[in-house]
Amino acid sequence: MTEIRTNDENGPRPAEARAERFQAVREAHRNELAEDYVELIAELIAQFGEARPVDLAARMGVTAPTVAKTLDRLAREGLVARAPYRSVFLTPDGARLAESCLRRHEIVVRFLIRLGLDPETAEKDAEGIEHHVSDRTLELFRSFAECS
Amino acid sequence: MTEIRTNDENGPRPAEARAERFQAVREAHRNELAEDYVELIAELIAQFGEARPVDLAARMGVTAPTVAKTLDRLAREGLVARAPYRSVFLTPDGARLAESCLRRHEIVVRFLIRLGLDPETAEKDAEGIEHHVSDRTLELFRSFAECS
DNA sequence: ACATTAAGTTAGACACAGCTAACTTGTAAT
DNA sequence: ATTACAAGTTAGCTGTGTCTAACTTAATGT
Ligand SMILES: [Mn+2]
Ligand SMILES: [Mn+2]
Ligand SMILES: [Mn+2]
Ligand SMILES: [Mn+2]
Repeated sequence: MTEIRTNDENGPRPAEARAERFQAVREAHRNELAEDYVELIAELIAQFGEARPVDLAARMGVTAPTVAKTLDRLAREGLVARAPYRSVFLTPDGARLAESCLRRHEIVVRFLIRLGLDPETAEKDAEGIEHHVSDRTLELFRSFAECS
Repeated sequence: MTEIRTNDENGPRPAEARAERFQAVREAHRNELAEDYVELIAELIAQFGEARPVDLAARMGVTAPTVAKTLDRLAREGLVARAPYRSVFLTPDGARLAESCLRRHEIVVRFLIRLGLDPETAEKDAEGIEHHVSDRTLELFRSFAECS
């Protein structure tokens, strides 16, 4: 007999809904590194006038070759412009992305702090959370952070 | 002259602090798949009495070989036990991890809903956010979700 | 019993993101 | 002008996570 476990009594709907959620997370992770890099590059340029690979490496916590390879990919994707042995620049697309990431990052951090978290933990958690916050959620975060 | 931009006027401290944050995010991502799998396996066992690779694949939104390879890794890490052509089981370690992930997942979802998000978006965002929530933050989430 | 079919496995490809080691380039000081 | 050193690059390794194609096994129904 081995009782019939179709595991589908409720139709494939809930299974599909879940799959979509995980796919969305994987999609977010595919964009994550690009977002963090352009955000950091924008900050370095604002602060020092230039973004050097060595400074990116120190702040990302990775080695120089890792930064080089990542920057090559970002250049391929049209987010940064670079020339051998020079600092990195953002393309218009890259600058736009950086702007929106910076804004989102700030909102998430402020939200967490407003919720009662210490600033350092807020920064740490925000660095991961920011990439998984939908527009709707971000708006709720913004709202909660401001009005309170 | 090419003015001296050491990019280190504030010492390497802030750079290091940032690096630690990104390293923490990478660490979270290393554990993420394992967490999602054991959580899902526990749910399938609770609901159907067994967790079959095909059901994992449907719900994770990936193909069967992907599930197989991932389960091999989880077995290597001592989180699941498996035999060829059979359903998957959780080891005691795996069951413990699943329990804590399930709890955390629930808290994050309820928090987002309490904040005003619709349930489906809450589920979607929670699937990513859950892996980046520190104990401290989780406690704040729990608190906010309950008392309100 | 046997055939059909669903589930599972294996092999092999690809891209990404990290690393070390070894090399090249640019520049700042002498 | 030379040199020394910091920064950048290149090559090549590893492990993960995804896929398709082709195969094997187990279960179902007749
Ligand atoms: Mn981030
Ligand atoms: Mn950020
Ligand atoms: Mn998840
Ligand atoms: Mn993440």
